[in-house]
Amino acid sequence: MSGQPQRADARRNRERILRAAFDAFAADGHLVPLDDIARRAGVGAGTVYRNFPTKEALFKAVVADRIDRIVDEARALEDADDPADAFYGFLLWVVERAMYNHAICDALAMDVGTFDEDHRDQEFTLALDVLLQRAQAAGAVRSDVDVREVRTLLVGSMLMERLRRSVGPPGRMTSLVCDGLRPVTKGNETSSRNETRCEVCATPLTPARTGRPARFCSSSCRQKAHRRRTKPG
Amino acid sequence: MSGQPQRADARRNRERILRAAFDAFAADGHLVPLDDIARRAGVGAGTVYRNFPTKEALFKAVVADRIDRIVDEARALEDADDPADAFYGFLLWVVERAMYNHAICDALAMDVGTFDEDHRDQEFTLALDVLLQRAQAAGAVRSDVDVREVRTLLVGSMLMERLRRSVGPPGRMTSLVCDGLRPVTKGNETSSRNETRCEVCATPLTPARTGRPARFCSSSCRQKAHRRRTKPG
DNA sequence: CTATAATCGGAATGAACAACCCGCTTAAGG
DNA sequence: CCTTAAGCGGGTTGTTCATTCCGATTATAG
Repeated sequence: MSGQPQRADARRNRERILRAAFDAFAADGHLVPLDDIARRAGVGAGTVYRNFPTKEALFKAVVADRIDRIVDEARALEDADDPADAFYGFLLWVVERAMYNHAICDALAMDVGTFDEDHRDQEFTLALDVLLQRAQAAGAVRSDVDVREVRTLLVGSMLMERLRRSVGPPGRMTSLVCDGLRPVTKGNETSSRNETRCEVCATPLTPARTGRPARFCSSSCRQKAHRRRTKPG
Repeated sequence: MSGQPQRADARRNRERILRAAFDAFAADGHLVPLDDIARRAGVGAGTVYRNFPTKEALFKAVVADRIDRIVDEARALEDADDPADAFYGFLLWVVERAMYNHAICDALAMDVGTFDEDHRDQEFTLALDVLLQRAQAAGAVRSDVDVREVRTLLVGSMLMERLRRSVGPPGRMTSLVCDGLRPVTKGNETSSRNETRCEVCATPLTPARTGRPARFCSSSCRQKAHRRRTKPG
């Protein structure tokens, strides 16, 4: 299909499209009309479609490179001296990139919540997990969070920074979110923190707003506990 | 115009439209097509437009009531015994509501980042501010956050919970965000927390990822500090 | 220079929506 | 009943997009 266009002008156009798409997606996220990209590239919409089967394919092609660089950065930080700096610094760095390139935010947000079958996406999560686990082992990150939660917080931070673009200093929301990831220190163990867990499956629990504190994450866990209590052995 | 429709059937239709709109917006947010709402209400699109000049007006009409209830709740908590519980409980409660009613999330998100000229919106921010300041005075919330930041965190929490609907326990992201709002305890004062401020205007600073820590929030503040140092008096 | 197949551009298509319009229906006062 | 204006519905218009199509253009091999 498009194993590589043969004609010189076609190859040139492909490059121009990629450049224009990068700029446009970075500026306005994945919602920019494809016609705008074509115009910025100085080609017709048809030419874009000869190179990329759908707009989404173009988006992925443009963003893949950036995600790769981010994964590279994470990997490079895997054996940094200070795991805490590596982890928190990485989060901040990614958010900062995303502020100049909304495509990153959109791409990372896209597959949160779905079990990602996308290969590149798994790599990101994997690399982030290494940083997270090292930071947790070093006592710099509370032990009750997992990668998927951190990833969601990362995406959330990017969205919040975007909401506040124009008001307030950039990176502020991310700092606050990061501070929620830091471990408790002595004197603050459980009283104010939200670190209670389900008694059966150890899922972190949300403190109940009123009444007695919850002990299980779901009714099925509550029943399981009840069965254990009544059926001996 | 629509001071109140006169005919009985018209009044009935108006109610059905409001009910349908409420359900639809709650389920899918402000993006549901207006035609869907009309169909669910069992009326034509024209009938919707006789009652509400635009889709946005309908959305606001539907959501206003809910926002009012939320503001009421905040006001009711203003003199609760425990300011910490009141504040954190309120945040959690709002997020929980928003999980069953996406319109709330959309409405609250709408005016973050713009200086809201919307009256109802100001009331929400104001009520939240009271809870925040009481919690801060009680030492339950770090003192370097302002309402607008909290409000953004609130919206961000709602968005993150929505991203994770289906995976993981609801309320989890909000808990983590809340923990980022808790004050530092002894032994943890400044080392790991992101609480450095600009030396000139006291804007909270993002820690620099590499190199020396930042001391100013912008180059204009850096220059101001320099002028102070060089120009005596 | 010519032939010709690869490429191009942008008009055309089709879908999704908000908003408008107007001929038909019906509530309700007499 | 009958009248009549308020109210109705859904077809129509206008817009914004993604995607497709095809006649016109152009690179390039010979």
